Amino acid sequence: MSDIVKDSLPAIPETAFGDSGAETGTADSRAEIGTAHKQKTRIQITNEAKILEAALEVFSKDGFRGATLDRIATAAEMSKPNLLYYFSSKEDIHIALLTKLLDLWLAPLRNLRADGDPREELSLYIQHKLQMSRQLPRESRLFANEVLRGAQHIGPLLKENLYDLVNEKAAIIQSWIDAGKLAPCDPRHVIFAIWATTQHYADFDVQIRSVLRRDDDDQSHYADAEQFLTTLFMGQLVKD
Amino acid sequence: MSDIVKDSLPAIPETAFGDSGAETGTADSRAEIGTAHKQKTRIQITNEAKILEAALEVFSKDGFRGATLDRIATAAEMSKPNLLYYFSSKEDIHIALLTKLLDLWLAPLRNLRADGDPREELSLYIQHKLQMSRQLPRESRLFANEVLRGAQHIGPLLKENLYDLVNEKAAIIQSWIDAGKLAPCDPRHVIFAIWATTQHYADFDVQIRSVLRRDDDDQSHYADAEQFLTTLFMGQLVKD
DNA sequence: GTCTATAATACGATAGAC
DNA sequence: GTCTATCGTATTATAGAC
Repeated sequence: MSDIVKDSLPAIPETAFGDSGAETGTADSRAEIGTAHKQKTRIQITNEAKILEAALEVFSKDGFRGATLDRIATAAEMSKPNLLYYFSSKEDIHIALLTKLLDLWLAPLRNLRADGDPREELSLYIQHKLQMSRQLPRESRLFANEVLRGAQHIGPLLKENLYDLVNEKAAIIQSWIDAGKLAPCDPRHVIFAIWATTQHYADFDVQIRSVLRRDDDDQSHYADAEQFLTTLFMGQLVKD
Repeated sequence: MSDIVKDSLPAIPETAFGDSGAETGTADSRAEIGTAHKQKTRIQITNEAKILEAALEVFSKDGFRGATLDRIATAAEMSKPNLLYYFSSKEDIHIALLTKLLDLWLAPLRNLRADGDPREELSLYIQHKLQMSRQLPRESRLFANEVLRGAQHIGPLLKENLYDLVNEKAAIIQSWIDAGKLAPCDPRHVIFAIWATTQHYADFDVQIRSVLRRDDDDQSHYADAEQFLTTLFMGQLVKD
């Protein structure tokens, strides 16, 4: 794998919060009502960011039901009532978090270009997704938890935003199939397979570390994973 | 895909419970102590099976923390104290369930034969795992939930049983690599990829149905999945 | 905006009659 | 073995002082 390819991967932010343009959806109702532009105070912005960061930590570890406001408040260095001053309920925090992270989560797929070479485009997508599993495992587990439970909080987002994006990008893959560059198949399953294989390294981290006997801070298997997945998707696994 | 191959797949039981040899681990302490053989009564066997079936339904849907004894008791058509007569705690039920189902869950991998053809063996493994996702999605989600939370209840089982089995079967794949039939790679990642892609159809069912616009009882996409995954792993996705 | 105190309920587990 | 009743605790959310 060339360094040129690696360098072309978009940078992944260390934290997804703290952007000045932050909007948390339901929290807007508390902004000044008399003004046309709902402007957030500096303390609002930083505290909401602290809460969402804490919530990501706790929700991704324990799931929605397993997480408690106590733990989130402690992680955010805040009292529980103060936390509920910024978000009106536990569910509110969860939805705000998922909504805020969905764009980040789908960014790699957005980068899929119709005019690129199929091998190059798929390789880049795999690398980018794998990099996100390595660097943002909490986000991966947050979504895995939510979808596993039936996506009760982001069901509509899946049926609209996700549906639109996937089918738009599936059309690109279909064009490669029509051009004879890929075998005939439902192109959406190509996307499913890339999601599954890459996110597996974040979501099933404990299992993988058990099998590979890797310590918690050892991420050396990600290099093997990238090499293997590239081999697999480029059709070079089985040989004649 | 030939019918011969399909027919060679081992049958998957509709329910994993009710076997007369049922042992639930901690529940043994209540058996007659004075006798050498801890014999379970008929009512014990049927009730424990009913509880485990109900627990599978509830745990797989809501996760360990999200599940309540009330819901399990209702599903088992039993009072809550009566349920706790057979299992001493909620955690007990969960561990008994996971332990009982682990063998079933790993059965497809056990079938991997060293003397078979790599293409044939991998195809069979994929088909068997995919069939389990289709027919036993609750079991898939039960394990996904558990591993996602750090495998707090079956950590030791992963580090022993799973480690042993995977590395034993990885040796078979390694022998295929050594024979030049597969590309050089860490063979354990081959297993990870098959787990990830097949279990994805059970664990992320809601997401897949959102993208494909499939109703809850529509399983027609599994045929596409099998065709695609076979194409992918047989190295026939990308074409020159 | 932040806090202490507390209301209101959900839940795991037990007591004790039958 | 099964039940009703209940204990004790954890947890979400609110009240109201500052």
